[in-house]
Amino acid sequence: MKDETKHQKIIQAAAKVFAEKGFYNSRVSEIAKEANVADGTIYLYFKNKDDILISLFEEEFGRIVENIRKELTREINALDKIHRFAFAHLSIVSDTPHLAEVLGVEVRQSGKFMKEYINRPFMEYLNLIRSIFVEGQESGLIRKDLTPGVMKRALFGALDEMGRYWILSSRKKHNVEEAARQISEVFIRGVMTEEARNTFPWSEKTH
Amino acid sequence: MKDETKHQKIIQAAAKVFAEKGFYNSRVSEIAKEANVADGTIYLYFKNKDDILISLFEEEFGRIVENIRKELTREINALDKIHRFAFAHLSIVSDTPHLAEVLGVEVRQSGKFMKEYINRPFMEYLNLIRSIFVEGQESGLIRKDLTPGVMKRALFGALDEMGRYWILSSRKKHNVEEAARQISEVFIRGVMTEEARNTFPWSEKTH
Amino acid sequence: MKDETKHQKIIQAAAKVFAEKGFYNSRVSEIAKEANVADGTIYLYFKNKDDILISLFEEEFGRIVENIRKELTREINALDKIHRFAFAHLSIVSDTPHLAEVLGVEVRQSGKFMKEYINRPFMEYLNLIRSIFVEGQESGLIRKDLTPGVMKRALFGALDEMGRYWILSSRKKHNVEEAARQISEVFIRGVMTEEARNTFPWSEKTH
Amino acid sequence: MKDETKHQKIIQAAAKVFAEKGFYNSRVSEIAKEANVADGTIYLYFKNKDDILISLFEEEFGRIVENIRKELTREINALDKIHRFAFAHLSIVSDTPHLAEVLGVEVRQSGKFMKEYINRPFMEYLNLIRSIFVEGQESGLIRKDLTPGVMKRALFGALDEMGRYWILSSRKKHNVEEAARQISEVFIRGVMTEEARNTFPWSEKTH
DNA sequence: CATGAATGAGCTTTCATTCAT
DNA sequence: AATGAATGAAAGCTCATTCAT
Repeated sequence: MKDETKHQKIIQAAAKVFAEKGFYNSRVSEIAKEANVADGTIYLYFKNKDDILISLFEEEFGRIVENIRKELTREINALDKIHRFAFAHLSIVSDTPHLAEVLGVEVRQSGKFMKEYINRPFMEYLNLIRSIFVEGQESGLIRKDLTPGVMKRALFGALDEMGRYWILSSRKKHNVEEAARQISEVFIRGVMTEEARNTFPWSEKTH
Repeated sequence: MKDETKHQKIIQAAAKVFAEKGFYNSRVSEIAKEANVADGTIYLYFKNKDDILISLFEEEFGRIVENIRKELTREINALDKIHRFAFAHLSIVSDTPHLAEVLGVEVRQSGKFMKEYINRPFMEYLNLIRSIFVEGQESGLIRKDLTPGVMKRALFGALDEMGRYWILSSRKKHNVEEAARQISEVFIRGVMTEEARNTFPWSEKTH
Repeated sequence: MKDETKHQKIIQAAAKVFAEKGFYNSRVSEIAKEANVADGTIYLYFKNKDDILISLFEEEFGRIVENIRKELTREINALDKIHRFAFAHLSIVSDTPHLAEVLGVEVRQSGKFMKEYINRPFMEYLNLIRSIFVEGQESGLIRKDLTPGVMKRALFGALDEMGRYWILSSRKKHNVEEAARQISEVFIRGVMTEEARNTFPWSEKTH
Repeated sequence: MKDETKHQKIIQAAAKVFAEKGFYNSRVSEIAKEANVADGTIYLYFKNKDDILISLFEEEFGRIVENIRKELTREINALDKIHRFAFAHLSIVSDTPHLAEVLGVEVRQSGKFMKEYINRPFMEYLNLIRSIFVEGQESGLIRKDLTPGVMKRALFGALDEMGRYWILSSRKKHNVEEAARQISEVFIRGVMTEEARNTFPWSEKTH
């Protein structure tokens, strides 16, 4: 259990295979072949098939959360952060479609048992969005009658569904960027306070 | 096809079992037991396990599309229709959580082959939303720089994610309604034209 | 799970295969083939491979214990019962060598977990012998300085080892009978009290 | 074959592991760990897993046979040798229970192929007993109507079964010695000629 | 039409053995 | 000689599907 590379190779292979066929239609032997290792080798690095998926989540989601957190610091106000988030999310989707598909799909489909493991990193991701809304409400840019817990799911759901569609269709960079713009703009306009609307001409900025 | 009841009984049983365990963790024998029929009987009404899911989609989604289409006629303008749709969607979720869970989850997880069958009714559902946006743009209530194809997925995604959360958590009627209100309001405000904003005081109506 | 015959057919097949190859070298598929059923059918009647062995023990040993208990009632004194037991034990071996081999071998080799299940019927069998010695001591035919718990194992061990040898070699009925005679005679002479020796001319009877 | 120590270390480790879990439930990697060598090292000293067991038998059994043969020369008549043998056998069991368990159990359970290798040293051991009976018959101490080939198995079986029981239970030195006394006494009284009985008061000696 | 016992293909996982270092 | 990561054959078991009743 030395080779860090092999661990990664298997995770990557699994992401690809899972994305293509779904977890339950993927064979461990396919992952092994994709990773150019023997079937048995998989079990030197992972407890079982479930563990591959769980590890995939923990490691990849963790990495993504970190990256996006960093991205968000580049904006100073909550409304701009919404736009930044939407753009970053869909960028990840378009840059690593395999991964995105697996993360997005299996979060929902996985059995109750696995859910508990998978949800942890996923919740962290959602709470990244939540914190944007909380921050916006505190700074008076976002209306206080909106529940951050609802908003985080609404924004995530919108982006996620969009990303899934993009994966299955055109896959042109331009389209993702345009989608990010439209979705974030709708949300920004939708959640901003009257005060914010009068002060800043965001509509122009996001055009 | 004499016994229409049995066909329905199996579909209902399948919806329940699929919702609880997911398609791949559900056993045909469990569906049979839930439906109070013998294992073999299932195969008198369905070609195979996949076919149960496909039928479930076609029939249940068809019914839902019809109901929602009717619901929408109760509103005369596109912005109100968005609100109506959000409310109707989440009502279905809260009224038939089994079904909703299956429809929402399996649309995504199912293998490429099945997708093609499943997508048809699902696309119809999405296009119901699409037509609202198109209608809104034509009537000048919704901005024309928004792509209906993006919006339909954004709204659907937002509602769907919310619904999933609701199923897994509180399940209080009040919460769904409040979520429907918030999400539709954000979308309405987000997509409306400046002109519409000045003409109608929707913000008050949707409170 | 109706067919009682099939359960028996599998047990019989398993006894044969286990006897030939030992438990760990036996394949479930071989048992299935020997029993003329499909591999999967085995699992309609038994929980798993271990369960086949456990059932084999419980059912067959139970039957044997019952038969021998009956046999023993045909003799009125403990010394004759020793002879009767030896003869009965080796008769079972020569009549159902497969079974005897499995019972004898696997009692010893089985893992700690399984032992607990297997030991129960085996202990009953041993205690059948024990009760003979206890009875003999009470009636003054067997010396009281001998521990029944030691004697039961000594007699069983002697017969068991003999039986194993017989299975692996000649398999002539005559040989088993002669072995039963010799072993029981040695034990009878070895355990009897001086008093018993003077009263009854057993040496002639057992010739 | 330079490192005689390592060969022995592995044999000892194997004896321990085999005794604990049985041959088929023992992993080569466990033996390696117990012996403080790498898995691969095992294969520098042994052809395969079977070979470890076979070597264990040949070497350990050979040593035991030699020791017992020496022990037996300390007695001048066959009946005393029976007692001496019983005592020596059970001493080995109580001194090296791991080894004894493996030798006793695996002799019986091993597949036909292995049996042929394993039987050789085992037969030698049995013939040690046989020679006692032959000698006794020649010197007129043991009855001639008893077949040495039957007696050797009877005595071995009795001792072996006793030893196995002792391993699994109390493990008090006192108990083994008492068992050796009882078993050998029963056999001595059981096999001795009338003539021997009148000449020598063995019963007192063995008390 | 209905049944459910029987089927057997196909999966995950284990572990003795190898071989590059 | 020694290592231990990698191998891949092989086995137990599951479960969608069939078919005799």
